[in-house]
Amino acid sequence: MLKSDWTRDNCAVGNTLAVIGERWTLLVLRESFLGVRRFEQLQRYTGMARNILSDRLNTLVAHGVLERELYQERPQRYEYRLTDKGLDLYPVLLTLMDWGSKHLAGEAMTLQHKHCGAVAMPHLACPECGERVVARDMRAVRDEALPKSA
Amino acid sequence: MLKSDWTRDNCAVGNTLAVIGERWTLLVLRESFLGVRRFEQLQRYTGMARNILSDRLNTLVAHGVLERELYQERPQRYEYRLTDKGLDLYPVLLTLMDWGSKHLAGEAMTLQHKHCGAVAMPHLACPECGERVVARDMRAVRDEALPKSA
DNA sequence: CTAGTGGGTTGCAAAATGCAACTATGATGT
DNA sequence: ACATCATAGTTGCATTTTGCAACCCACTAG
Repeated sequence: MLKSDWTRDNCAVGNTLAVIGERWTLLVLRESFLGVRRFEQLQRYTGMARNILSDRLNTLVAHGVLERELYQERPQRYEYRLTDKGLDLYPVLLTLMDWGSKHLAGEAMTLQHKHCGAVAMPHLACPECGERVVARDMRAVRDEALPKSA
Repeated sequence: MLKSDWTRDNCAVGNTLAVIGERWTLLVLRESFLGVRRFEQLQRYTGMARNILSDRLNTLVAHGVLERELYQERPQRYEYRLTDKGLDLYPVLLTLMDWGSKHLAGEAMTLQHKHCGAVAMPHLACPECGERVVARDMRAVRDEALPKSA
């Protein structure tokens, strides 16, 4: 079997990138995860052009990743905050950060697991055995090749 | 403390995106992880323009994510394969795929953990307690705020 | 001698981005 | 009353990136 047989046109990676893969978008989301919610701050911290920021925010809101929320009447002002769908992008940002801090000497934040108190960077793990997983540990399988009950 | 105090200019996320955040680059890497190594195939499966593919491959090779390897003399032909550094991007691709299959109805591949045989999608886990981790489970801490021995 | 394959490069048109200025609504200071 | 500041954008135009088709080069096959 050629692994390249996976369908490209309905690929989950491609579809995701269509939503968050444009230039600047992931930097906007980085700021969102850091708690930044307002236009001016987003613009300042990312250094991006205001019109582009405006465009990206509209796209993210349209896709339900961020939501606009009124935080002040008179004059009406909105802020942008992550939806649950947006919060689910945390693993993407975290793995990007982890790679950068390992291979590019950029700085990763220090993170603490609220539940157990451990100060550590989460990693990918197999949900069954709990073992840490890297690329070579996983195999792509075709659904038809699986036993029916599995 | 404002979480937005984290430094932006040496941010691991930003640095990573500078390497793999350009348009098309992550689709090239998707193909690489699927085992595609040659220019023509990469071009066909991604649907991108040949000059852009050429540019992206050069960038990825320059950053040590892919390496060019001679697979045929006369005429000399090279293929592009993931380095260890590139293989470490697996979590990024996997989390992108996972989000897409959950929120966008795109199709995720079926994966099997070679070691335990489980057919399952890996997820983020705390390295200490092994518990599954989502965004709200983690807290950003400043290094100075940590006890010295921890 | 002609066509085909793999891996590109080149030139030009189209699209995306960067930048500065401008708008809109109100608050605040004098 | 008037000028200034703050937030959140929009607009127009210059600069960069992309997309596309055609071309190049080294060889192989017929």
